[in-house]
Amino acid sequence: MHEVIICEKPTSAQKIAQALDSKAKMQKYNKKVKYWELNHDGKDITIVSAVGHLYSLTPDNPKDKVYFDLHWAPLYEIDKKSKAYTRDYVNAIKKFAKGADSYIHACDYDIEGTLIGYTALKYACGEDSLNKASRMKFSTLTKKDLLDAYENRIDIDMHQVDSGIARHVLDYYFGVNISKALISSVSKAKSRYLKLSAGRVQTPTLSILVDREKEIKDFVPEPFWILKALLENDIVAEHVDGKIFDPERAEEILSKCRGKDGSVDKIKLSNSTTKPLVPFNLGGLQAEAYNVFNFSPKKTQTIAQNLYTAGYTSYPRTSSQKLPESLDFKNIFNGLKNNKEFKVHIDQLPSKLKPNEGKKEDAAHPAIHPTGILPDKLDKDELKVYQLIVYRFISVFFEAAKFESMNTTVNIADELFSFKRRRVTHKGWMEHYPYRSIDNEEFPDVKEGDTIAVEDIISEEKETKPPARYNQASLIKELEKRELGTKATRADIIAKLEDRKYISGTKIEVTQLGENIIDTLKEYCANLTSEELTREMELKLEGIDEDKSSKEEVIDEGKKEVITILDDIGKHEKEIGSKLYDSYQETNIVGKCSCGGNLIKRYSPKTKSHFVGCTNYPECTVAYSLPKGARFLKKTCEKCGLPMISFGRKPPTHACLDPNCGKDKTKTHNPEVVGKCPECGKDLVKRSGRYGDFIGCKGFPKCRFTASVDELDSILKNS
DNA sequence: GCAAGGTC
Repeated sequence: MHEVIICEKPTSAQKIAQALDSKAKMQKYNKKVKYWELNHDGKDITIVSAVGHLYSLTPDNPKDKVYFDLHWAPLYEIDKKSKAYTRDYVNAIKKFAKGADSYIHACDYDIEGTLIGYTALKYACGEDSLNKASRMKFSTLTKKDLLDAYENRIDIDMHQVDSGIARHVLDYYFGVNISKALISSVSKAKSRYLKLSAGRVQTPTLSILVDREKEIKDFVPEPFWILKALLENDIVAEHVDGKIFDPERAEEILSKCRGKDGSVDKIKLSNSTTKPLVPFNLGGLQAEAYNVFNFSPKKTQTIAQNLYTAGYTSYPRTSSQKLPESLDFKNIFNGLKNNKEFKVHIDQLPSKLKPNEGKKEDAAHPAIHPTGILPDKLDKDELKVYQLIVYRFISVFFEAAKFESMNTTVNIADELFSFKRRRVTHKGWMEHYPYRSIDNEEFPDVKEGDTIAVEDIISEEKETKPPARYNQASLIKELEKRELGTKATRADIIAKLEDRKYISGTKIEVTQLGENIIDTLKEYCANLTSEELTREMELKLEGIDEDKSSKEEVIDEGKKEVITILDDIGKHEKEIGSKLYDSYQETNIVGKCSCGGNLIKRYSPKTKSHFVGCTNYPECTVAYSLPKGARFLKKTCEKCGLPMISFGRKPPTHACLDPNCGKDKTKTHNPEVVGKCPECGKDLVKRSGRYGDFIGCKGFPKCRFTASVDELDSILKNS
């Protein structure tokens, strides 16, 4: 009897192999793909693994205008470049699953996991395999849970499968088709290709940002006053009313207190503790790396994945803030101790290892933690993230930090002012987590009843501030809260919005294009801009899960809705397209042209490079080529007023957008002819470029012959 | 060319 077990990812395959047979043998297919051969209760078992989804939806006919007829195809066929690696996994499954007597579906127990195993069985092992398949249901990868799941296998939950399929189909129907409609509106109106998109997650995310933008725009600041007493020994005390919105009241306090001395009214001493921070889940790590190192969530995620693949840290796509004892903390610390800097901290650990945990849980994985295997080679940024993970892990086992606070109230002419001091009495975990500053202020030497000299009373006028813009880390938190996207996709969603030029900046601002996308979609498919669609879909999918509605019904309803939306958009195509394109142009404005038009950054598909041109083209032919990777600086050239750019590395060059700025313009318009082009026979001319003078062909861009000035003599001789 | 989801 031969049994095949299919897992979602190689790490869980390994855990299952070890749980079933401590002598399980890991082997490799095509030098890359791991699989395991073992014996459990006298049965020969092969364990193979997927790498997440191996199959994805694709249109039956890619030439269709609208995509409603879809089928499942291997990912490596759909995305030939970035998913090429999945081919070996599919082939391995095909090879080892052939002719097995029974199959076990052992992917993660959630909708996507169920679908991953289902498509792997159906399309890689053959439809018949589903008749011989059972399902392992486990929520942790501990030996006990896995053995339990193996012994008590259940049937594959077809409602779960259908609900997963419906999710994929609906996301495709809405996302791809509406994106296509937006793109086509621009192409109809302006004959230009503009990559635009909309989707169940990205559009509500953009909408959140637009709402915040509106709140900021509509915000009416209100003035208020803070009154401060400048006391002896550089102590500053603030009036206990805090923000004072009534200017007369502020004036009253000021005139009442000026020139008077104060007396210490009350001193309140109190103690407080600060518990250790909680273990990292992916969102937590992304937020901390953003705040401490300014790393984008996407960058942190990539680094965490690399550290995991290399074996230095645990599985990164977890939402858990818990560290179960089964992780064998002692063993991890023993490994980490081989690093001198870590050892200093580990040696001070309490004998009883009990971590401070957070509330969030994850069915399949614990919080992110080091494995105890020390890395030998990491680049600068990887090392930063690795150390952050290690120190956070160590610090959660220490005791709380203790603080002593002194809150002093000073009476000046019957008005109360107060000041606070806080000092650390026991550093606890904070001594082992070097990414937080520790309050340690000196307590001034005063006691109740003391007279205290007042040097001045000042009134500071301030105003209330609008809500802050989101940054990438706080936006991810917001998406978590609203349950939009998943822990694995949130960073990508934000990167996508940036790529589409819907948003920009570290303090995220929505561009005019982003605003117009939301305006347009609100008009034609309001469902997509709110979280409604997600909620609605969830309910319907749950319906499938609970056998209340069929997959077909839910998909058909979605199809009808999309058809109506596309119809509406089609009726106003040109209007929508021009509005979107014009606002896109705006996002690329880099400065003013001398003709009065705007200078915009554009892309030339012919030369595959960016350049700057004027919006009045073809009447105005002003154009400047851009060096690779050029960024626009926030200043303009002192000589000509054009924007300044920065390009190159170490150190970057800062220069005027016009490479000929300050040079004799007649030269560039009437370049000196120095000979004939050896490639096309046209005139060779002397040109000046960003990096100095060079020889170019007048036949440019058809002929791309160039040479340095020094090479000129030998070129002319040879031809 | 377009989504969102899983994973290396």
